[in-house]
Amino acid sequence: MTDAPAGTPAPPPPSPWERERPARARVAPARAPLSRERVVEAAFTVLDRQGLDGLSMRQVAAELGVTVSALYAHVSSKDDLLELMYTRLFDGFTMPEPDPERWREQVRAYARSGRQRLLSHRDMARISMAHVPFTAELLPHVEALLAVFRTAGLPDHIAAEAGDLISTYIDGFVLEEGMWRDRAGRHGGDGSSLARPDWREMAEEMQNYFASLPAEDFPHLRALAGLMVSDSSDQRFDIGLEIILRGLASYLPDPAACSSPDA
Amino acid sequence: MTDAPAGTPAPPPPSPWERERPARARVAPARAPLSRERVVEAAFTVLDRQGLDGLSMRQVAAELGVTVSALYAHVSSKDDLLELMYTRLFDGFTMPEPDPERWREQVRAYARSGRQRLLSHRDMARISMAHVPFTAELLPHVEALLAVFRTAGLPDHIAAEAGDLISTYIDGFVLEEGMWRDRAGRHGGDGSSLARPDWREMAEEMQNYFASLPAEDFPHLRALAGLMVSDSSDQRFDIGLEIILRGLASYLPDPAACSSPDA
DNA sequence: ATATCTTAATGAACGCCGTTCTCCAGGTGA
DNA sequence: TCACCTGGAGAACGGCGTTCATTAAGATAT
Repeated sequence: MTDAPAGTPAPPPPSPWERERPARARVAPARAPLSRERVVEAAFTVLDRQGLDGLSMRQVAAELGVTVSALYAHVSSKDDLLELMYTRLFDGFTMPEPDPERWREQVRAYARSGRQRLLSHRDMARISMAHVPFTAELLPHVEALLAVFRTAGLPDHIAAEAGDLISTYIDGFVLEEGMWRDRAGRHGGDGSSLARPDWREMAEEMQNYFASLPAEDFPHLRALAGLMVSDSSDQRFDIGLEIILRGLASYLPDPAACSSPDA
Repeated sequence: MTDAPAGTPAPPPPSPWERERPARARVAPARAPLSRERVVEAAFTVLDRQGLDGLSMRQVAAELGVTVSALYAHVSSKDDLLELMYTRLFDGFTMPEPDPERWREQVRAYARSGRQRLLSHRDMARISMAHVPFTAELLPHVEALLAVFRTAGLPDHIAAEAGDLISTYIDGFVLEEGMWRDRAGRHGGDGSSLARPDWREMAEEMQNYFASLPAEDFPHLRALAGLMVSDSSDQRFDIGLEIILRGLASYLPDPAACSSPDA
């Protein structure tokens, strides 16, 4: 991970009498050209280790074995860095040629892969939620998604909203996933435990809590608690996605598409 | 002592996964100028004036003419304060008795009033997005929404997702609204100008930008740019909402409900 | 009336944060 | 050789959330 001073144990602090000789000469050989890419990369490392709230310019600099001011030569601000990270999300993201016959599958694939990308880095949904994909680099992706909707035959005012709708759904779903995960993580362990927090125990506790609610006041919550807890996130994601897809399909001339399971 | 806002139904005991709020914050008996309520109120004042990024404990204290540390007698942390503000969103929020015949109108009304509440304070959607309504005080509201879906006849696994889906939609839509508003505000004025930023000019500029895109690369974006910009936010909100409602309706036994306009 | 207890509020402090500024070592080209 | 450039260091500024010892002021008990 920390490949800057590879393997070398932490050097002792320089004694005051040798302050004439700055330790910098030893530490900084010409072998480390800093770059925007390296900064972004280090930012992802810090993000995954400490979460968005622990992602500071100082931590990124430390990850690179560099002072914080050095970062500002390659990144104009922290917001700029976050935007670079957001843009990085879409790298290699390609949409197939729009096929009116398979638009549902195409949108499903887009949404699922979008969710996977958000899940690939901690707190990534929070970063994504704070940005709008209408930058120059990201417009082609928006275009590709709109192409699928319009080619499928959706009316323009529906297609215009559909992109926002499913993007919001993806971000919002993963955001919520992350909040539950964090809560479960804080709940049982000291944080330094194994990667997977006691998710199972958490689910059980939720089940118990819902079951403990007064039956006359919360009949529906009690009835659905099992589904909300026990279903896998992937299942729940697909269900919500399917609701949206059916809603979109209802605007197509072909009425049969409306309620076909199609999954 | 715990003078919860009157009228709300008795909240269930606190769930195990919500952050424990140490009861350290006690209500002063008689002659206390400062109170939890006043702190939250001042926080809203600061929020509306300076936005979420400018909402600091120090600013809230200054608003009250008090030192920062005084706040911590009534609020256990900034997160606690934000959660109180989030909960405040739902004050007086009531759902009518579920009517299977009118479930669409009921959900529409819920969503629209939810959006209005989010719009009533600057950056409120950002706060809402960061919270889950599964605290003791808020569970009744979740129950009421689920009741509408279940009473309407939706299958359980659909109803269980539907609540999350429309809540996420509301939050996400208003969040995006706010981001555009902020962008427009930063764009034209020095910030000290009139309340309404040059929204019109911004829309025009976006129109021009989209129109300037190469036609062969962005045909769909160019075709839909007018709709995305010129339509009022209220219209766009209703369109997305309708997509979701239709998707939900497709799971009802009655197939006629699927594509009925119903608006 | 005096001493004690309680409690709201203070003010200083700690350790972070993003950002900016000055300065210097080392390499480059003339 | 010397001036120039550049990438990074280091210190500093103001602001942040939070904690803690202390004070002032009322209430209570003696």
